[in-house]
Amino acid sequence: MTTIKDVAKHAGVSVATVSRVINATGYVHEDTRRKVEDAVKELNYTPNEVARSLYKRKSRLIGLLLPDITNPYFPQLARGVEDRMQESGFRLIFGNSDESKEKEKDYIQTFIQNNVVGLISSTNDPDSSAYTSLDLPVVFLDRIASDRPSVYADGREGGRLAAQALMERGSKRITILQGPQHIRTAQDRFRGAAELLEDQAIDYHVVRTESFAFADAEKWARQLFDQHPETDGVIASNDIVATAVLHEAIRLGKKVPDDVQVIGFDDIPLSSLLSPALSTIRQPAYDMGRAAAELLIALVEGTPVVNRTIQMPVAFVERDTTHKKR
Amino acid sequence: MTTIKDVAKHAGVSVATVSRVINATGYVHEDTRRKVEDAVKELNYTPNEVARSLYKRKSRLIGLLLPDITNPYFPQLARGVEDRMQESGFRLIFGNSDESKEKEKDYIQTFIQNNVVGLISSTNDPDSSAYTSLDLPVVFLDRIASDRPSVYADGREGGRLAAQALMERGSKRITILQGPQHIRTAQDRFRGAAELLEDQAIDYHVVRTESFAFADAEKWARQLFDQHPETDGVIASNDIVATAVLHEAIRLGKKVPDDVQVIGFDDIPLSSLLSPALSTIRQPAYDMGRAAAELLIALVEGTPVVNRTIQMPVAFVERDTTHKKR
DNA sequence: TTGTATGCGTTATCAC
DNA sequence: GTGATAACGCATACAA
Repeated sequence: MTTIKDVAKHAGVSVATVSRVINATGYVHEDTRRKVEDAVKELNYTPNEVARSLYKRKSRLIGLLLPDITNPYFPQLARGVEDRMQESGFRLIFGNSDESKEKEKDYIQTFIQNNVVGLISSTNDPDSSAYTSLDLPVVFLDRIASDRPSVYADGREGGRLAAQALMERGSKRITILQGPQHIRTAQDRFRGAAELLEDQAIDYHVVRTESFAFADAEKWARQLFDQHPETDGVIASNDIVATAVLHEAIRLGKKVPDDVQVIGFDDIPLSSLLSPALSTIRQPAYDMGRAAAELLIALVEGTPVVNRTIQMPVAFVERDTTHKKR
Repeated sequence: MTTIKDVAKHAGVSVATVSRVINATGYVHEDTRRKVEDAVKELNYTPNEVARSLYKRKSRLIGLLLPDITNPYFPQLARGVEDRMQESGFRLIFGNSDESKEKEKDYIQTFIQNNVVGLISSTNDPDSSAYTSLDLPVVFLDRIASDRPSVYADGREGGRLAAQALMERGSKRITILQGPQHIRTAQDRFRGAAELLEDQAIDYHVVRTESFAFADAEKWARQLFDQHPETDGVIASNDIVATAVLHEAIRLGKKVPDDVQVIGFDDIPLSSLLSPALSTIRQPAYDMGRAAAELLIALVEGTPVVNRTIQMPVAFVERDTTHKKR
C-alpha cells in the first residue's frame, strides 16, 4: 500500500503538506498543491481510513443492526439506509440480530471496537441498557423509542385503514392476526384495527401469531381457518402471513375475495405478483431507511434536527384480495 | 473509551504485559495474569480494533458486495455469509453494486481503505482489473471465475432438470425465458435447458429478458404470452419472473398446470406460499453463502484448501405448477 | 517473566 | 507556507 510518506517523498514535500492538500486544510502554495496532487494521482494514493479513524477517534463507519435480512421487508430498509449513507460517504457494518439480546450486545460491542460513528437498529427493546448507555448517536428504525431518534410507520393508522377497508367492502366476520407481542409496531397495527372494529361495533376474532417467519406463516394460516372457518375477512400481521393465508384459503377451495377478503401489511415487492394480487397496507420501507440514514447523519455531523422521531405515512393499496369499492 | 494503558495502570503492570495476556502470547506469570484479567473485567475493557488493524495492517473486516439486497435471492446468500463469518469473529462491510462497475470499484476502494482482509463478491465480471489486480483474497459468490475461488450452483444441470421435468410431464410447446446475457449463471441455466430440449428434439421458443428486477418481471411475462400464446410449459429465469408468469397466466384465464406448466429457479422462500405453489429448481443459497465464507476464511488464514471452486448441487422441487408425475 | 521503546499511517500543533 | 513531531491505541523486538 502506498502511504502519505510515499506521496511526500515523491512530491518532495513533507507529510504535513500532503495532509494539508488532501484535507484542504491550512495554507498551501498553489505550485506545491499541484505537485502533491500529481504525486497522489501518479501513485494512486488513497488515505488509510484506519489510521485516520485511530487518530480522530471516529470512522466513516455506521453500524446497521436488523433482525433478519432474510425477511423480505428488511432488505428494503437496508437498501434505503445504504443508498443514503453511500451518498455521504459512510459505509455500513451489517449484522443480523435474530432478535437476540445476546447477539445485539455482541454486535454493538464490535461496532464500538471499530469506532463506528453511529448506529441504526431495529431492536425490540430500545430501552435496554445496551442502547441507553451508549454514547453514540442511535436511530431506531421501524421501531418506536419515545423521545429518542426513530423512524417508523404509523402502524395504528395502518391497522385502522385495514379494518376500515374490510368493513367498507362488506366483511362481517373479520379475523385479525395479531403479530408478535414483543414487537411494538405489530401491536400498534393490531390495536388500530381492533380499535376501529370496536368503534363500529363489528364482531371480530383474534388469532395470535408469534413470529413473522416464513416457516411459521403456514401454521398461523391453518390455525386461522381451523378456529374461525366462517371468517370472511382477514387482517394479516404482514405480507408473508397474508400470503400464507391466501395460499391456505385457496387450498381450502375458498374464493378470494368473494368468500374471504385478505389484507396484508408492508407491501413487499412480491405482493403485486401474487394471484390474486395482494391488497395491503403499504409502509414506505425504502424511504424509511433513507430517512433513518439522513437523521443519523445529521446527528453525527451535529446538524440541528427538528424532528427526532419521524412517523411515516401508510396507505391502503387496493389490489385483488379485496372487493373493488363501488 | 478505556484503553490498554488504563488497564495496565489499574493492574499495576505495563501495557506489554496486558497485551500478552489479552492475546495469550508470550510468558506471563499466573498471578499477574489474574491481576490483568481482573482489571480487564473491572474496567470492562475491549481492545480497539482500529488500533490493532493499523498495527497489523489487517482487520477482522470482510467486504461483501452484492448486486442488490432487495432481490429476494440475495438476502439468503448474505445471511449465509454473515452467519459463518460471525462464527469466526469477522464482520461484514456491506454494499450494493447495482451491477455497476463504477460502484464496484468505489466499494472495493473503500474496502481496501478499511483494511478488509478479504472480499466476497457477486460481480458479473470477475476478470475485471478491479479484481485481478487486487492482492486480497476474493471469493466469487453465485458467480463463476475459472480457476479463482468461487462458489456457485450448477446452473447447467438446473436448466437440464427443468427442461426434463417439463418434458416428462407432457409439455410440448415449451418457452424458455432467457435471463440477462451478461450474467453467466443465467446463461448456464438457459444453455442447460436448451441443450436438453435439443437432444430430445423438442421444439421450444426463447424469450429474452434483460433483468431480474421486480419492476420488469411482469413485462417479460406479458411478452411471453403475447409472442407464444400456445406455450404449455415455461422455464423461467428465476422465481421472481416465474411468479410474474404465474400471475399473468392466471390473469389470462389459463389453468396452471393444466394449460401451462411453470418452473422457476432459485427456490426463494416465498415460492412455496404461492398459489399454486411454485415448482422450481432449488439453489442452496444459504449454504452457498456459508461455503463462500468458509472458503474465504481459509484463504485469509492460510489454511490449505483443496477445492477453490465449489459447485453446489441443484434440485428440482416439485410443487403445484407442474403436473404430478405418475 | 516483565518493561521500554518503536512503529503502524494519519492529523494537528507548533515552530520556523 | 512549510516541516518536525507528538499522539491516536495497540503489538512486538529487545533489553533487563
